[in-house]
Amino acid sequence: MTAPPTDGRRLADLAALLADDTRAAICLALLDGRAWTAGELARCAGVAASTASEHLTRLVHGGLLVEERQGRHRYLRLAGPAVAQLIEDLAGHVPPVPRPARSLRAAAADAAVAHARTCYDHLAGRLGVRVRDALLTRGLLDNADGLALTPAGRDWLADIGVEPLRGGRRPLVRDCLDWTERRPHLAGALGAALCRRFAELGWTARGSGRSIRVTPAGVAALAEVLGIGAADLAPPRRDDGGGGRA
Amino acid sequence: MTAPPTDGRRLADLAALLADDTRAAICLALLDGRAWTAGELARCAGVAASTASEHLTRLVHGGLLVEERQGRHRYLRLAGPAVAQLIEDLAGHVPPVPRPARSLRAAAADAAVAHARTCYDHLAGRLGVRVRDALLTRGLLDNADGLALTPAGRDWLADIGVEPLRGGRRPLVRDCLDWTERRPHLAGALGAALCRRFAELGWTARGSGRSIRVTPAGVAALAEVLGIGAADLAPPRRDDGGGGRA
DNA sequence: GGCACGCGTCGGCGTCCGGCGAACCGTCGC
DNA sequence: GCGACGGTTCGCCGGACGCCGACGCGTGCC
Repeated sequence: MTAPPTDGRRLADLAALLADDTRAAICLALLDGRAWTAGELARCAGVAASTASEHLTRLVHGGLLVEERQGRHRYLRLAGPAVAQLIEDLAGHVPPVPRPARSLRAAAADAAVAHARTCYDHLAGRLGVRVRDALLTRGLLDNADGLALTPAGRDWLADIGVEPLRGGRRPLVRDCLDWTERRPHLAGALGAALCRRFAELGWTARGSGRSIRVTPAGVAALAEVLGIGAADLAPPRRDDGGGGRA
Repeated sequence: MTAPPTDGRRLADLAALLADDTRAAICLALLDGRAWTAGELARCAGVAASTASEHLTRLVHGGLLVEERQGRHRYLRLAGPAVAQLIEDLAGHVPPVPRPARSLRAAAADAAVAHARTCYDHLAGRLGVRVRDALLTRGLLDNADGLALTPAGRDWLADIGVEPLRGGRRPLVRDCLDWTERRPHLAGALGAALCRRFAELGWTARGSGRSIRVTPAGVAALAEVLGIGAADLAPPRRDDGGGGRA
């Protein structure tokens, strides 16, 4: 029956977009906020290019992804922060199950990713969690009545050069359950602004895959302005050269 | 391949629970926060009892629903506020499409539901949106740096007899996109507390289906303490007697 | 111009999954 | 005890869907 599209049908259609292993893997990969080519996503998901192509058109038509064509490449990224938030939320609700051991290479890549990464447009991993903790303990954020920026926090932001934020529909501060730390890190407009500013200041730099590095300058700076110990920021043994697939 | 359950696989499994028309309809029905019997849900979703039974066990095993058996009945409800929030979020992300006209009976029921209802444990519909608006314009909530309760708001809550709230993991105040009004209403721990308190005070009463009524006392009280006009609270023409199915 | 490459389309295949009715089980009411 | 009733299990069917390989098209490089 194609009669009137009922509410359940619409919800099911949306969920169905994420209810496939391949599409889910694609969306998780795109959570780093960057644009990937169709071929990269196909290899990342471990399927043939033709298969991925069909999935990608479905995701674009469903409004989760947007595409940008350049020459013979088709770049894809999440349609916006709202979509990223949706996927993060969904991923945060998966039942907590111990993560099984992996191969050596994969473990090394995992370590880099667990250490610090971006989650769409904000900081995640151990770094993201530590930053949120530091903001709370220093009274720059307050969690009594829901997460909120304090006046001291506003001053602190001005100190490090973050432009005053005034949100549209996007909440300014928002917890995002971190899937490696199993604790919240900082999302929302503020999370995005901090992530951007840290990179501008040279405190963080892109690593391989979706991991990022804290630069030496960043270690010093984060210790100074947030009191985050260098031990918490030391990168994993090595930076994992390779292509960060799977 | 049943190798190590990858991240994408886990996310896909969760999404698959909601990626079916019937299961989605069931979850939406349960968004009213009450416990339904298996038979009721089957009729509501328009499938055979046997079909619904299988869906329900899947949803329970997946952690979205919890069951409570009483005699020959099997009562089901959402597993908790986190699940309700997840479904609300998902429902809020469905692309905005004009709702088609429906039958007369259905339209009447829709009107009652659009007027005022509960969304899991908080107020929704026109009433829920008006309450949120009123709290904002009276300075009891502040939306400058994300939604937050103001000191004045805390006093106001004490006035109407809401116990001071202090959240665990649940955010105190949170926007929840209303799918009839297409505007946010108030969710989170505060939304739930207000919904409960309004009912305790006799300002609201259960209507049919998931709709609720604003009592005459409620109309007067809401005008007094929140300045919400009676016109905004007048119930639709009649209260729709029937069983509120489909 | 020729070739490699990235991507899209198409047809076919296998699998999964949702639907139902029938039969069965336990509970409740008389 | 008996029948009515709610719920569950089982077997079966049909459709949907994910996957691939092959082919065709356009782009970019040499």
